[in-house]
Amino acid sequence: MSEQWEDIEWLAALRQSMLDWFTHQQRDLPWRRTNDPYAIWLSEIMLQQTRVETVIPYYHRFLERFPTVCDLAEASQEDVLAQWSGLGYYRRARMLHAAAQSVVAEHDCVFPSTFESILSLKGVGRYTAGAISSIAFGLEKAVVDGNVHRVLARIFEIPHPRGSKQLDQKCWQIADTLVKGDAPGDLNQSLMELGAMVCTPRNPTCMLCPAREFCQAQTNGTQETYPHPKVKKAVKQLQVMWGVTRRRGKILLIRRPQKGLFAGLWELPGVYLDAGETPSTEKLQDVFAQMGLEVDVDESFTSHAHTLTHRQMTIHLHKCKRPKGKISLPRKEWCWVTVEEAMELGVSSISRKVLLQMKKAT
DNA sequence: ATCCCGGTGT
DNA sequence: ACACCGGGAT
Repeated sequence: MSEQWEDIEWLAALRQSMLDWFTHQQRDLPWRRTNDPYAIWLSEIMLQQTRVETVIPYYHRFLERFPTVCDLAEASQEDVLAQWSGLGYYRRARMLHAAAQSVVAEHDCVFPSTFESILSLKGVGRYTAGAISSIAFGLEKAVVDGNVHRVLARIFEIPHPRGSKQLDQKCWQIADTLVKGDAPGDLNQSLMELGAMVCTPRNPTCMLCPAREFCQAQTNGTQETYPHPKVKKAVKQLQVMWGVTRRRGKILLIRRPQKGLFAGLWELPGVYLDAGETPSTEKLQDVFAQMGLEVDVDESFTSHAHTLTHRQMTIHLHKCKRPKGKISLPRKEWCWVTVEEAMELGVSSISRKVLLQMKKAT
């Protein structure tokens, strides 16, 4: 990635091109017809995680019902939630209401006009504070949302993957530079509008893009590859050894600890091994020994694979013969049950899968 | 049906 | 890091 964004003249030209485009091509949206910071704040909160078309009718109704921040502050939470009903993410409404009350209490009913004071409102993070302070108050504060990530990642061919801290930091750095100058609110909105209307995730219409001549990805035909996909979290390999002990046609199950993986579920006794550890019958034998049971662990085993969100499990199922001794665990933590009965208990789906195969095998 | 996405708060 | 929660894509 080049450092073009440090070239002042180049940057000024890009900036101007964005502003010109926004002036002529912006959608006519209700919150663009006001300079009331309260209304702009409301729109930004509603637009978090919610589409423009969905928000529009709610925005009108809400402002009609609560025309000023004082009206909102004085309303009951019930009233506020009723107006919000259907928009989803109801926590936003509760925080909005609380923030309105703090505007009344701490700012004398006047919507705060500095970035820091706006940022301190409940439910307002860096993005929303930047949006309100630039759009409503003309402050040179940047915004970086999902659209801006995409637009800037393409213009500058930022190599860092979606969701990475590096991509986010680079975008804020560039946006902070770009926002300095005339009409910072319009500049911010132009980036987001471009992302929404032109620089779309797929099939961007680069022909219509004001940043076309500035865009490295467009030059290289790599638009759709930016931002690069999120690095998938490494799936943790997990080796599991389970022992099947039979006594009078029943098998022994134990209950897992109340915390962590499969908390509180019933399971065959066994041992979880991290990647790198080698399964051995001794390890399984030890587990039984610690429960007070001496067993003969078969060397042979059946193998079962199971995938969870962040783990790839491989289960080695061993028969454990001739159990001797008395189980030393608390009585509530173990039970002898038939395979059928086991299916009725709380077991994980991998346990269910394994139990089902045991049932078929017998 | 199942993944992927995203501002903020925790 | 994850939960919130709903929408859209596949």
